[in-house]
Amino acid sequence: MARYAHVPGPTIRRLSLYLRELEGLLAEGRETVSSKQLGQALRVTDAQVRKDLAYFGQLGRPGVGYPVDPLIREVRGILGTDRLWPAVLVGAGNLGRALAAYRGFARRGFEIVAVFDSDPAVVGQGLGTAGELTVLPMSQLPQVVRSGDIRIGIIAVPAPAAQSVAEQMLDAGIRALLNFAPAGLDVPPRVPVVSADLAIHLEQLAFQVAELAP
Amino acid sequence: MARYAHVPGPTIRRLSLYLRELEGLLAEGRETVSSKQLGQALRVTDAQVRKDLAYFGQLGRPGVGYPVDPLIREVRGILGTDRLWPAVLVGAGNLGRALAAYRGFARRGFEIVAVFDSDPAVVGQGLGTAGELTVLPMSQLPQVVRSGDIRIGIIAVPAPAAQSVAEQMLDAGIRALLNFAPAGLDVPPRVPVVSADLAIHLEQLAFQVAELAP
DNA sequence: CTATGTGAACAGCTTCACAGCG
DNA sequence: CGCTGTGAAGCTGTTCACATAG
Repeated sequence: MARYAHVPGPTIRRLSLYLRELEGLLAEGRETVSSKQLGQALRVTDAQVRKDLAYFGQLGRPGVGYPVDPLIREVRGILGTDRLWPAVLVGAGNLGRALAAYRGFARRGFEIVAVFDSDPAVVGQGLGTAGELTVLPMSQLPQVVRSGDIRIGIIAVPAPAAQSVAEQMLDAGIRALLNFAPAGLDVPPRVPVVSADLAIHLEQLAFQVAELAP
Repeated sequence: MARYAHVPGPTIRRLSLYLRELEGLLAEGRETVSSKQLGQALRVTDAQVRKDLAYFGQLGRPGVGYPVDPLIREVRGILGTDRLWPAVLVGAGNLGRALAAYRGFARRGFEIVAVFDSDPAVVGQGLGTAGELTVLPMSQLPQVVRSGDIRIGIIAVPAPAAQSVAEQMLDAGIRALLNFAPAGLDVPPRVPVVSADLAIHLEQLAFQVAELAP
């Protein structure tokens, strides 16, 4: 496909932030928003906002601004979150259990439909917001992925297990990985991987704090 | 301070990834590594690795490569993770509890020393890897931050509460924020904020999956 | 008068290519 | 000869400034 191959990566990343802000504005009942207002909320210039949105067509009206609700629909369509994405999660430790119970995913168009773990001691446990998920053994991964046509896999296992889990997921038919393990994954270049190493976020913060005047 | 004001932002972000990879190499007993090897692990060019590291001095040896252990020390010093950073966490929900128990933070130089929540029902609960933390009421935040000289605050509350929690943290003396809430924070420009919205990671993945051939 | 869309100028980051060290 | 460090070139992304629409 590559519908938006010419769009800068940073623009795509900001799109998620615009969407989050727009949803807040919608909840407040706002009907339009200007590039200046959106920019202030995200700490980017108004010109940046206009350039970003202009990649996808003439979305605003001069003198008026951008219509909030139609723009939300447009951005969701671009990001692909105008539909529900089922996902599988591997790792039922502390982080995995928190992710399985996190309501924020469903609100944004993602649903964890199954959780797996290699530890027999946790297989069979109830998980999720209200215990609606049961931890399954790894052996059932391929069957669940195939029968549910699931493309997204979430890795929430300790670092040493991450590479092996990634390979098992790809073998099972998963196409893209969200990796919470603090380890790089060696996967074929065409497999999208987003890394969400929690400690790396903190390191970046530590750097910025160290740069401040004492 | 601004010791490294001239260093590109992307370089600083990659520094964390180099460090993670180097720690893996150290565990394997490797003594040196070339820019080519490091680059392959992170999917960047060897020239990029050399440029990144050269911002901080002559860290490698021609014909040999970079010495793993000294380079780790150097990068930790740059990022500021050569010491232990105490941090406070607000929000003892699913995510907050998982973060409080996450061992990965301590391994990378961060320690959650106190957890706060505004809900009286959870105040007093035991938390952490082994129940060593007790959830405190918000009223104790300023005293704990001041007496512990704590600079980093972690926000793990629902979106509507995030802005208010951020303000309470800054009032209490916190200097930098790691924000897990799916909401932007309106804080003074000099306050470093790193956002770790879990759903945004998934949106970025959804976009990449939608770009793949079906 | 307000606010978009956009070519042109600018800034920042990455890659190239090679001198020079071990 | 392998591999770093680094100017120069090339490319990508951001900001400017203004014509144009409401």
